[in-house]
Amino acid sequence: MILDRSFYERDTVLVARELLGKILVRVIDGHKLSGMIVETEAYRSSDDPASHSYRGMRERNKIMFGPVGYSYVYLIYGMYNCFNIVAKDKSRDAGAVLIRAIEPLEGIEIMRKNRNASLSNLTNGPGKVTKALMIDKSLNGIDVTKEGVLYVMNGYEVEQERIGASPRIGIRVGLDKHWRFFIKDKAVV
DNA sequence: GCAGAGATCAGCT
DNA sequence: GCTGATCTCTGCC
Repeated sequence: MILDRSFYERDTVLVARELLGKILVRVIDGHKLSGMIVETEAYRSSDDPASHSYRGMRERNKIMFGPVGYSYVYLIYGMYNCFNIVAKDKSRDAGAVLIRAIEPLEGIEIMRKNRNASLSNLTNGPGKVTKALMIDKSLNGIDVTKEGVLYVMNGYEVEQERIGASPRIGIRVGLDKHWRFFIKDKAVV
């Protein structure tokens, strides 16, 4: 079952936590790659100084202000892409969930070819996930609620006690918000 | 096993 | 110009 749009039309932080255990699917030339989401971060809007959308709409981040359930892909540090899914409740103008890490399920051989790396660190970071799944800016604005080249399916139930939260990575503001979520025995803390 | 530098680009204070 | 939601390689202990 593909997650429908109503799943993303809720608070960004809640969606980030509930995306843990869901299945991210990427189809390349008829080959199916998939993985379970094990680490996410929530980036909200004007209440979140670490978010791209904090200072209002720009050309780069306009996807975050658009309808929920679409992919937001952007370039960071000049060489790495980060993959987000737009999610927010109706009271907010912008918000997205960053997919930081997945655990490979299908198409592992193709991921290894893309990454030229061992299994243990194939997809345990935002830049690694996008490289293994061949996600780049051409996939910006994809509807992930429809079966296509990129979508998210219902996956495994994750018990509350297996979910950890911490401050987000690589930022200097908004450290009081513990909006990074991970599955304790899967993701590296 | 860990620390540090380098790669490289879009959007700003 | 600088500064990141980063990763990899190198060199040293």
